[in-house]
Amino acid sequence: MLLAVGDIYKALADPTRRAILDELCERDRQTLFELCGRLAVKHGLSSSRQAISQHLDVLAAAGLIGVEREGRYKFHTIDTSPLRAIAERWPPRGGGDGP
Amino acid sequence: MLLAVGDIYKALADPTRRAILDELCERDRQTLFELCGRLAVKHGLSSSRQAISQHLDVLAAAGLIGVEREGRYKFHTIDTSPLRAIAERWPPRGGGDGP
DNA sequence: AGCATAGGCAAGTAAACACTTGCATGTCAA
DNA sequence: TTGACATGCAAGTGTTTACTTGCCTATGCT
Repeated sequence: MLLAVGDIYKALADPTRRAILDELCERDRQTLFELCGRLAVKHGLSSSRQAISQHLDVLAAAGLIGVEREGRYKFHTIDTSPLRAIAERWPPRGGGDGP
Repeated sequence: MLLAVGDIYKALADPTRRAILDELCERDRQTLFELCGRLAVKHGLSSSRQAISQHLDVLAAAGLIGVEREGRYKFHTIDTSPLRAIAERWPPRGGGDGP
């Protein structure tokens, strides 16, 4: 099974995708239409449904969101665990991590 | 003076730039020519000098590397502190970070 | 069944990006 | 000063990427 990790770095490169993650941080488990509405109102975005849908695909391929189907609804939940790899790849220099 | 924070997310989106950060993590304070050589040998990259130079500009604009001029040499040092903003923007979910 | 809602697929377009090419500037040693 | 070394600048090219457009499938309600 090829997991196709995608690329969390490329996924984070787009400001619209970062706004999606922001919104899911505030209110997790949203549908595509919910996200469209809330992104438009609260984040000032004017992206179409298809644009958001494609962004969600990229975020899911990167493992940053999970999808859960229920009937005709599809809920999206954020998953921040892949972000740890970033801080671990380039750890803080200077040794001590405490004050 | 306009600091032009750049975009750390866009800066991290390119695999060559990530390799540059990897290399600077191993050996900090390298010149452009040093980086070209070590990236080619140790990371299997075949990027031209100009390509690396442009990548260094992007990384510097994002605040991920610092530059220090000495005579005709220009040394590059890594700065991982902007990476903290990523983990802080989307903190781990589940509330407590302890058991 | 009939219709509205929620979402999916795929081709096409315009802008952003990485990279090249060619020449110019500045520093150091002889 | 001459020449070699280290880097800078800028226009041009090909690919990637975000977005649109148009149509299609599936679920749920009456």
